[in-house]
Amino acid sequence: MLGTKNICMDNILSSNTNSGFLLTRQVKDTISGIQILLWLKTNTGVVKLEIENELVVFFIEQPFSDLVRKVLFDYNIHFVKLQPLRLKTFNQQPVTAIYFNAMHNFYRARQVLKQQGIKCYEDDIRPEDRFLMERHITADISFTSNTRQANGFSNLLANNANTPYQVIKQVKCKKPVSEEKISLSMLSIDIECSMQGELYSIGLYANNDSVEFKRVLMIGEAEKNSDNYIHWLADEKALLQRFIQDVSTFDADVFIGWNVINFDLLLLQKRCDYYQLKFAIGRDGSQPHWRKNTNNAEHYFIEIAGRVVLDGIDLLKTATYSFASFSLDNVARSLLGLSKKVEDADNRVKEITYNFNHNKPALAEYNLEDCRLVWLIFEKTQLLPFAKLRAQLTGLAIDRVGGSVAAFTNLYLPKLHRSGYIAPNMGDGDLNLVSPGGYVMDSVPGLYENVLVLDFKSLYPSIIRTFKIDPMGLIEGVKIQRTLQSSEQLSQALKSKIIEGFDGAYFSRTKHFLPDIIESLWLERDKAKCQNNAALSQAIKIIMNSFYGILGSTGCRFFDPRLSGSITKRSHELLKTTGAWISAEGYQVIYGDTDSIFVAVGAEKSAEHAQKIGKQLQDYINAKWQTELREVFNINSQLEIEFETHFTRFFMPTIRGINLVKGNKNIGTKKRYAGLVKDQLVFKGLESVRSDWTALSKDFQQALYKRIFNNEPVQDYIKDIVERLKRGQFDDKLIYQKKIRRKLADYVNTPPHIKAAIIANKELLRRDIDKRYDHRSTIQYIMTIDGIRPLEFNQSKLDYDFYVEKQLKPIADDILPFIDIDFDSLVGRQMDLF
DNA sequence: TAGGTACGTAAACCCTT
DNA sequence: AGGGTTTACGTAC
Repeated sequence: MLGTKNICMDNILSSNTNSGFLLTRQVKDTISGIQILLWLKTNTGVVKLEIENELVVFFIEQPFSDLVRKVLFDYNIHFVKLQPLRLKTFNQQPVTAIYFNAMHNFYRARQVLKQQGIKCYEDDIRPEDRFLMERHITADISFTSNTRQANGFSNLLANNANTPYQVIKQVKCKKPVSEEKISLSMLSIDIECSMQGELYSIGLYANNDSVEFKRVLMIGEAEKNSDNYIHWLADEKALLQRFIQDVSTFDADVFIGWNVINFDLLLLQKRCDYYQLKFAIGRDGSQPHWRKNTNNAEHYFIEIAGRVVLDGIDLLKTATYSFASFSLDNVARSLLGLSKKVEDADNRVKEITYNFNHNKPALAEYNLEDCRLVWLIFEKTQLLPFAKLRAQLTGLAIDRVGGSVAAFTNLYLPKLHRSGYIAPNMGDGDLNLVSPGGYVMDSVPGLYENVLVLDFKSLYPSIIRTFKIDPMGLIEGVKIQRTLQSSEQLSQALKSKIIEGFDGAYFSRTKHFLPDIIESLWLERDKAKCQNNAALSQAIKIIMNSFYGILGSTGCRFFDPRLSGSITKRSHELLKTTGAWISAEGYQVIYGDTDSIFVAVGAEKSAEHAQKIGKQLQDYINAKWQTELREVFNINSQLEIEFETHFTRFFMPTIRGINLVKGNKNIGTKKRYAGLVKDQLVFKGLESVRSDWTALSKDFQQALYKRIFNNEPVQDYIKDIVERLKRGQFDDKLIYQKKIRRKLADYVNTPPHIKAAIIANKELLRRDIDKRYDHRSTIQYIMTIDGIRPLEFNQSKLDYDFYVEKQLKPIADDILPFIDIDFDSLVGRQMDLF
């Protein structure tokens, strides 16, 4: 016994458990089978886990087993085994698993069986993802190596001299019990090049742990007295070689930049190819692997062994930031308030080339500043912690763009398997049913004082939790309902096991996962809120909300309109009923959208009184839903309405084109309103927040509303604005800006911005400038006395009457009738009579 | 390398005269 | 010329 114990002790001593943060994952076919490669960052360095002899699997319905065996034999596709399982499909069919030891066989089998009309299940799950998800591993990995070989850094590979990492082959992975805080280092990269894509310089910037790193690699002869962050290189080839060397030395975990994958790194790859250089930026000295986006041939994904690339633009979009333009200039200005001088793109390229030829230190400074701006944006918006948390919560690769469906799959699939089901396929849901979106109430237009807004917090997630909305819960619930229907006597015991949804949906009270997944996210979010961590709280909110969205998306294997419908249709009831309760309390409900209710509590109320009412209503409604849902469904309400906003002044316009008629009930707008909160103007939906209206109209709207909310006269202001406009004082504020969302050829109509684009393209062609306005670009245009013109090429005079009519009058006409002023008579405009 | 629906507005388009 | 309908964009939630 003692001896055995000693051996055990020895094993424990020689085994080595550590934990790390997953950087990259990869799968490879090798002679000996499928290999999964996981690159981790640990607190003691970088580790590469090599997991050998993995199998890849998909499932078929058991009755097809013999046929499948025959087909695979006929096509000479090798598989390891066919294994009947106790798992079932959502249609209660038992399944058989087919295992392969090579990816290419898996792919071929999948394709051949599909051709034969044999349905395969979960055949889109990659083995590395399945390996992680079935272990409930997301981003943090605890790994145990049982071989002495792995101890210490005895097996350092020094392919690039400065990038040591540890390779572990015999390794067990699991989800860590407690997460270790592992910090990742970043390096900001930006290149400058000619219009033809020849490199001038490469900027590198980092400030990890308050250690600032500044470097610009510049082609050219060393200049005297230039800053010592500039490193001079003889030519482009030397520049690339030096870049590869510096990247390897710096050994960052994460590269960041602005469109860094599809511009900077792609160009660097091309230049390396041109010089037949190995673009060895992987941690093992390997080249990146480029994958084409199947939907967009110009868009690439990059895989670098052991390193992650995070693009600022993608990441901000994922974090639901929105900007009129995602140019680095504009985003830096909006987020950081740094007013970098703005130039249009053409001048910028010209200036870069000019500086490269005449003023290299200036180019270097510019280059470095862009790197630094990206860094500052990442810091300001906490993009790295955001990306890390998203990976930790969802199991998505840290650099994954989008992926809501995949996030859900990662969390849901392993739980589903353990409950005896395999997942349905995409397209299994009922396409004939449609589920609605949120409910938007008709609004009561008018100028108000004291409007309170009560909001249901995370309404859809809270409905999921309360009413136990869940894909498997639906299957189990409907199963019980069928039993109930077929049984003669009413079984109260069975009936109490389900909660009724909509469109014939019933949900099991006990067998479900999504409500619990949401709950744990909810708790994480509360924790983030407590720590005042807005970025993380936001990240969790996005994930929670996306879990409703995907249930209503045909791109999701769990799509079922009964799921999404049972959420949204319930939300309609909740909002309407809540509105009725508030009305019954004697307050006027003037509007509501999806999860909010706007209540006018009376102009005579003091601010304190109004807020007291808000709080009272909040508590009243929360308590009433508790009682109501307990009585009707015997469930615990997780709904939470919150008195969130007190508008001291509020304006709800009528819809346009319908004149305000006194004494008549006018139709109010939806999704367009404005108000005053703590003396701050708030605009929703109105021109002030629309990127396709001119600066003039926005300034005008804000100034006008402010005056009206403060009971100040507006006549002189309006007349003054119109006159100054006509005198040419606002010429720089008359620019329209709009995105060209389609390919030019795809337009059925020719809207103004497309007219401008066509004129501009013609002019660009004439001048032999290599640029084109087409889909996804933005065009700026103006209205002149000769019609629409692109801002870029205009010689005509501005049409001031047009701007009065189309940019000032509509805004004035929204609100002036409510204070008995008529815009046309005020500014002395005569309607053209003919 | 697949989250959703609801809505308002302007201008173009189409049809009738 | 006038009115109804469609297209296109951007936004709220």
